[in-house]
Amino acid sequence: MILKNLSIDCVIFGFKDNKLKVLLWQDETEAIKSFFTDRDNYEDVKILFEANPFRANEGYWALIGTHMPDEEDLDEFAKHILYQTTGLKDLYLKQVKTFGATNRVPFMRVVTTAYYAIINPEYHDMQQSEITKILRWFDIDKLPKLIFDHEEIINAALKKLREEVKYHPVGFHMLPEKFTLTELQSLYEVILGKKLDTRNFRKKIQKMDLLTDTEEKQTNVAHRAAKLYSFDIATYQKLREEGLKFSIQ
Amino acid sequence: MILKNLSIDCVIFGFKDNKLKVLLWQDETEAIKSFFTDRDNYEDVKILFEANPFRANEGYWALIGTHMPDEEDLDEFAKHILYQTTGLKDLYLKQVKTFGATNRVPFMRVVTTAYYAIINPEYHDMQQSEITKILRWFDIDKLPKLIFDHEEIINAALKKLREEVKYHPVGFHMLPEKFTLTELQSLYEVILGKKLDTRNFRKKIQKMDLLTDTEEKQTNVAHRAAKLYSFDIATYQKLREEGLKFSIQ
DNA sequence: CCAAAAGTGTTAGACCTACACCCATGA
DNA sequence: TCATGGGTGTAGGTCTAACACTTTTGG
Repeated sequence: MILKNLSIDCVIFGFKDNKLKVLLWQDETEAIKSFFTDRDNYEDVKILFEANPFRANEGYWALIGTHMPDEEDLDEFAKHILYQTTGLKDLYLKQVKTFGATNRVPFMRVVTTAYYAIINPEYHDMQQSEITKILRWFDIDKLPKLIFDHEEIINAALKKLREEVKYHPVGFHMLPEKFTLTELQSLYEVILGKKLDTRNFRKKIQKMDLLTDTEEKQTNVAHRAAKLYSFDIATYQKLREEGLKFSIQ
Repeated sequence: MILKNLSIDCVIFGFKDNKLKVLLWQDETEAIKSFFTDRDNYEDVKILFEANPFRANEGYWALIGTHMPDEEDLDEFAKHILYQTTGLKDLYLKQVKTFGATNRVPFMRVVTTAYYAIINPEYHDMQQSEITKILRWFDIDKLPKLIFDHEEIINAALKKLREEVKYHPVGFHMLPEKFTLTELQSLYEVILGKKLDTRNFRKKIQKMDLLTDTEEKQTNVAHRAAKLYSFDIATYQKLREEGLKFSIQ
């Protein structure tokens, strides 16, 4: 059974080429098949999907999401969708809010719960399924035309991410296992949308006791090689829960 | 039409007798009648309500809420519910999050979007309707038995309120028009659940430029009469949006 | 004049901002 | 040896936390 009036949409953020990106798709009936199990009535979902007048229009992109099955937990189903599209488990995933304007979907009543996720685009296995053919990363400031209120949802998620990043560490999920302080700083700059002072940034980060020096350095760079760091997972988890004592902004 | 699988629940906070309170009810079929209009099928709601096995049990209380009508905006309907129960418009209202565990309502699938509101219990007209007979304020730390996951919802709302109060002013909605600094401090202490230093608190508040000295004082108090202040609405709105430059904690 | 709450200032330490130069590397 | 980005320290100002006594009022 499918809950006709309730859907999930995921805003997937990634950091690539020094830019903040969002993963979008042009939905295709076959693609969502993998989200559902036998006990869900896939025919129902298909009918709902095909009723969407924007599907036919090449120019429109959408957040990754679909209608809720009756027998799935809301949070779990969001995780499941992310696993099916990116191949990643254990990712950073938070509810943004629920959008329930009466006319947000023109041809029927659908209330959608939005989630945002943070992933490292390098890690996710874009080759793993059918779905990947219709996925594309977009710069956060160069979004294509989006269906329904998906632009509003992305903006709400971005706002939430910006709030979050000031008081809680998030880089872990967007960066490779070993990274330089400059990469970490770029990530913050890109999320917050402004330049940070290098010396002050480094002082703040180091005071957190969050980074482990891997004793390695960059290789093959045409300048002084930067040290590579990794996150101390225990401290990372602790700070995620407790929040930073100060803010990065 | 009623959306069977989607409901709204409101956590209404108030500040009374120097304590943080939550407004709860023991739902009664007649009471929710006022939430709906003719175009909603009230019989459907009634059936859904009467299917709740906790209704019969005197000991259980609930958050104020009901199923969503098809043709109402989610946020607007939350406002409407609050107006019908408290007689207040223009109150402080925010979405907490959406709860969607499969088994949260044992006998059917209902996903609920929770809101929290902040009101001044003195102002709301508890006499105004049938509903008020079944409403009661409970101390936040002496909650009765609650149906479903309503205790979890209250805890999530409280957590959100505590986060909010650190960086944004909220007192406006909980206090009378004119209030003393001590009352404001008690409000913060009660929300945050800890004592604050009087001198430091006053310094912080005064630096915000948020309060107007009404040039009045308490009367008939058996001790030095405190000055009465009111909020500067323009500054209040500005700080609500921008947030405080520092935190109260 | 007593009880009760209102109201007020200072200091030491932590953190924040702003700012400019030398270092290591590969080409 | 040059171009490129990596890496570092200090000083002045601001915020924070801790702390105790005097003032005003009504009874």
